[in-house]
Amino acid sequence: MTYRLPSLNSLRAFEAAARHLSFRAAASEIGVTSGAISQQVRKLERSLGVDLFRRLPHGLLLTAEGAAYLPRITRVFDDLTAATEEIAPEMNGRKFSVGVCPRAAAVLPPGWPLARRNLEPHVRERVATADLHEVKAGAIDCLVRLGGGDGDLERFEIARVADASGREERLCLICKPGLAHCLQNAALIADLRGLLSPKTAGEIVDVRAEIG
Amino acid sequence: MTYRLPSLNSLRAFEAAARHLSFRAAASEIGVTSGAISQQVRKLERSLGVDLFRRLPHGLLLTAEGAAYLPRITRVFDDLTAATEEIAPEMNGRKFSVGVCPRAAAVLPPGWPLARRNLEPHVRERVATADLHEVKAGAIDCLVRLGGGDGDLERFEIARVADASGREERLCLICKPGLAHCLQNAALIADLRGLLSPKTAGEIVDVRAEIG
DNA sequence: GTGGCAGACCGAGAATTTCTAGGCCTGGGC
DNA sequence: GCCCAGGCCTAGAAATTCTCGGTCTGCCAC
Repeated sequence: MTYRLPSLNSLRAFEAAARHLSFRAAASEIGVTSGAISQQVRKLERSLGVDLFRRLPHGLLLTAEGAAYLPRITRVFDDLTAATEEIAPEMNGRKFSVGVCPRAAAVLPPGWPLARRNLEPHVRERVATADLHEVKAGAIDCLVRLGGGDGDLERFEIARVADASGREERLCLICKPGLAHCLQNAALIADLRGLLSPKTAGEIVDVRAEIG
Repeated sequence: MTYRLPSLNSLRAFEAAARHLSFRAAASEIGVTSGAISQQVRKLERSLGVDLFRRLPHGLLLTAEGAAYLPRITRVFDDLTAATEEIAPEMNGRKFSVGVCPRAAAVLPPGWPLARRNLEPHVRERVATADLHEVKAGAIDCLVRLGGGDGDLERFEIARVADASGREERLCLICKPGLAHCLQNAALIADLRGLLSPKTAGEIVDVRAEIG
């Protein structure tokens, strides 16, 4: 059996960078410097012989190859996490955590999103008492709430719904800028749309295309 | 997103050691010393908090947890390989190579085993001019041939078949000792059995059970 | 325009991880 | 009873990875 595989660390750096479309943000998520991410991604690109990102002076874009690679790598991580937690439950491999504010929870099925089979294995944790600051601080990856977000965060409008008192409100998914399109959030958005036949809804646009 | 995953290197050491049921053999496959394998596996066990092997004075056995973990890790490697080769074909991630001697090829479907969908993605290379020495040297992982093997290798008898000249011969899979039960060989054996409704065939026994 | 700033890149050196080497220990086979 | 195979251990060497400055480029506000 011969092996020639990229290292897990460089894949992890790639996955985080692709999700955030930023080396800096990926670095802060993983807890290293952005130089380390840059080096790991470069190493991965060199070992593959393929450019995964297009570097722009103010941020990144995925190339076509990078965009094709990302969801498959995400799945590899998800499978590895599932396998690992099966034999070592306390290991807690890789969590994408979703905050649900109480008012939004009232219009969603009980236990959403963990109770939804189709979101497995991407979504791994539910936080019930979440608010916007936790998204900013990185304590949770996204927040589902009634009402808009905040200028520094991305807001994705799912549907208009009637809250407990009968008032019409917008159900939104709030996340860091650029992340509405990451695999996990896209799965959540698709699920919410299926649940709440939307009167008006935003558009999922894949920004992860090669430019020029 | 929080991460707490074992390192790829330690998983690779585990996978090879489990396949060979020997640190020494795994070390020689990967090209390091057996001490390195021992350390990597121990690190993995420590980080999981679970024993994967039962160390015997003369070899290894998988524990129940190790036996449950192995096929899932194999799949993770296979998926990673497939994803990686898709965007970087020359990468050649991880190959399980099957030798087919010409006389055996004559009684098998053309292109076997690569042409068989159900063997994807475990089997990754076919070598047509193979002989027993290549198995011993580790140049290929197993060999399918007519007639038995050699005292130092494991022989798994699939079926009795008529060769080109009408003589009855035994179709056998030859591999290193203990490896007839590894995932890849088991898949090959099952496929061959399905193809050649066997008159007599051996038994696949899973030796990878925890003892006592 | 021009200054400030965000974000990526680079290189040197530090820190951490991984590997090797050599000796030890145990049990099976002759 | 001796020899050998195979795993274990530890110390030090080797390799990898990370950090820390410093640089460069283009955007934005003034």
